[in-house]
Formats: sequence, structure tokens, C-alpha cells
Amino acid sequence: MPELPEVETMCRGIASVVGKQILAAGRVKCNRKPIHVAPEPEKWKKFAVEQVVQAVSRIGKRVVLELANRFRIVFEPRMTGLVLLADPPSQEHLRFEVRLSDAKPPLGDAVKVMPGQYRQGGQRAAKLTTAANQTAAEQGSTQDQQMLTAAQSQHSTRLLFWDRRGLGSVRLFSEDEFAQTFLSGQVGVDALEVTVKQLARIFADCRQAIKPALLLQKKLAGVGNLYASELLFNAKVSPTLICQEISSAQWRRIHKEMLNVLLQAIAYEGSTLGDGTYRNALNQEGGYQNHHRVYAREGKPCPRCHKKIVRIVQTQRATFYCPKCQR
DNA sequence: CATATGTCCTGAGAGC
DNA sequence: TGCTCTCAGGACATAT
Repeated sequence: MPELPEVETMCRGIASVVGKQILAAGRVKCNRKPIHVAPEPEKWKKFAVEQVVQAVSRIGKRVVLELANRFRIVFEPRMTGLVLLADPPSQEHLRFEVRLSDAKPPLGDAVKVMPGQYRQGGQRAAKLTTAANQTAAEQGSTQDQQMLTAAQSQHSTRLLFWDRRGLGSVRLFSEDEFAQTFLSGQVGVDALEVTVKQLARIFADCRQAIKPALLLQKKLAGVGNLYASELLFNAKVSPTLICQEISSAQWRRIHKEMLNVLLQAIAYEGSTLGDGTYRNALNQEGGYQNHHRVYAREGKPCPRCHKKIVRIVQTQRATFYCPKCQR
């Protein structure tokens, strides 16, 4: 369930690939149903291979590698995807590999953004276009295998995409395609960058309850099911409150606690739940699950008033809250 | 346009 | 013990 804090942790964890050159990129042989990878291998070879990674950035819940030719590699983990520099949790769900040279790029290829400063201002989340053209023949194609095998002979770094359920994707975009897909103005403001005023305006005409509304990535990018429950508990706002009914004082609390919760979760490198799926770039657990106040704590005492935490379902997703503290 | 529901996927856990 | 069933939810597709 990577949400903003987990994806941010992935980005920070792979910042060391900035300045490295891509030697090969392609599917890893995998007997599972193929994840969405686009475009076809020849395009990867033509537009990604030999490029230097200029920056690592995040768009909502996606990890982006920015290449010297302005193309972008976009990793979308969805539920169970991981971007790793370490050995993956299992070999059977390893889906994609980018092999990078450890050597510094030629002097002419100046690195635009240094590690640790990879975020661009005003980034937005956006939808991916439909897969549609994926063919089974691309699965672990011979071309991918040859490219990766050749790259192994050199001293190199392996950047991996692992995904147990296979709902994630890895895509290569030209600069124009990227802008059209992710920066076209119809997508959400990043949850770490949105102002209180913007937040209140975004949901001013929304007749949905606040909790499901916070998950609408086209309005607000980054918040997912877990952190939505957590931030509303901290803000003392009921998850069932209709957006239109929310007061400015409540918006201020929602905004403040949204930042608090997300930044705290980033500081702890995200939440690794009971199934242990989420890991950071070094395949280590996050720590924020030990600080959850309501998520997956049905029947347990509220940390503030000690009444029982309740679980409800909103738009087919679990919501946890304290009926006494959140009204 | 906004909102609601169905879909993909795998493995953990419940229940018999 | 071993099987079947349900559930988890990110983002898109489709329907109203």
C-alpha cells in the first residue's frame, strides 16, 4: 500500500542512482502474469539505455527517474510494488530491472539535481493511459534478457521493481508524453505542497464525505487509505463529514495534521503492515506502523479517550476512527 | 461535470 | 489437516 510517505522513502533510498548511466533496462524473467511495462523493448533500448539519470523525483505515489534526454522512467507501485537497490523479498515476483554503471558520467553530462534535492516544485499526480497494447510476447523478452545479461559483465548497480500482486507498472515517457500525462493541469496538488486555502477550495463543492474525498488523486495527490484515517483522527474530524460542511477551523486542522502525519511517517520510513509487504529501497521495514492511532485498530482503545475504535466502510474501503473524538 | 461501482491481482487468514 | 472463501486497496474503466 505504498502511499506518499512510502514512495518518498523509496525516492530517498534510490537517490544514489543520480549521476549513473543506464546500461540496460527491461523485464526480468517471471512466470507470473506480466505487469504493465511500456513501451516495447526497442524503445527502451533507444531512449533509456546510455542515458544518465539526472534526478529522482516523486509524483504523488509514483517514483520518477529523470534522464538526460528528458525522458522519464515512472515506477508505479500501487498496492505491493517496491523499488529496490537491495535483494528483493523473493525472486518470483521480481518484475523489472534497470542496470546502471557505477562510473561517473562524462564531464559534459552535468548533473542537474544532486541527491537529496530531487523533488521538483509543483509536481502533480496523474493517471496512466491504458495498457491496451501489452502483449504476452513481451514477457521477459529475449531482447530484455540479452541486454541485461550483457550489462552484468560490467561493474554495475541493479535498480529493481518487485511486485507481489502485479498491479504496478513501469513506463518510459518522452518529455511531451510525460507532461501530457502528469502535468496537464487536471490532476491533484501534492499533499506536501498544498496550502490550507487550496485544500479548502479543492473540496469546496464536493458532496462526498471527507475521508473518501481525500483519496481522490486527481484533486489531492499522495494521501491513501491508511493515512487518511490517521490524519482525520489527529485533526479530530469525523471521516463521514461532508466536505461542503467543513468549517475553516476544521480545514486548518486537517491541513496541519495531514502534514504532521505524512512527515512523521516519512521520518519513520513508512508503514510496514502485518503482511510485511512494504520495504524501503534496502528491503528493510518501515517503522510508522508502531505509531498508528486508529488504522487497523478496531475495538482497541482510543489513544485520547479510551473508547473503542470503530471500523466502517466508505466507498468500499475500510475507515477507522473514534466516534467520540471525531465528530 | 460529479459520483458510484466494478476490475485487476495474490496471499493471508477465517471458517468449515 | 486441508480445502474454499473473503478480504486487502491504488488507480483506472465504465455507468449513471
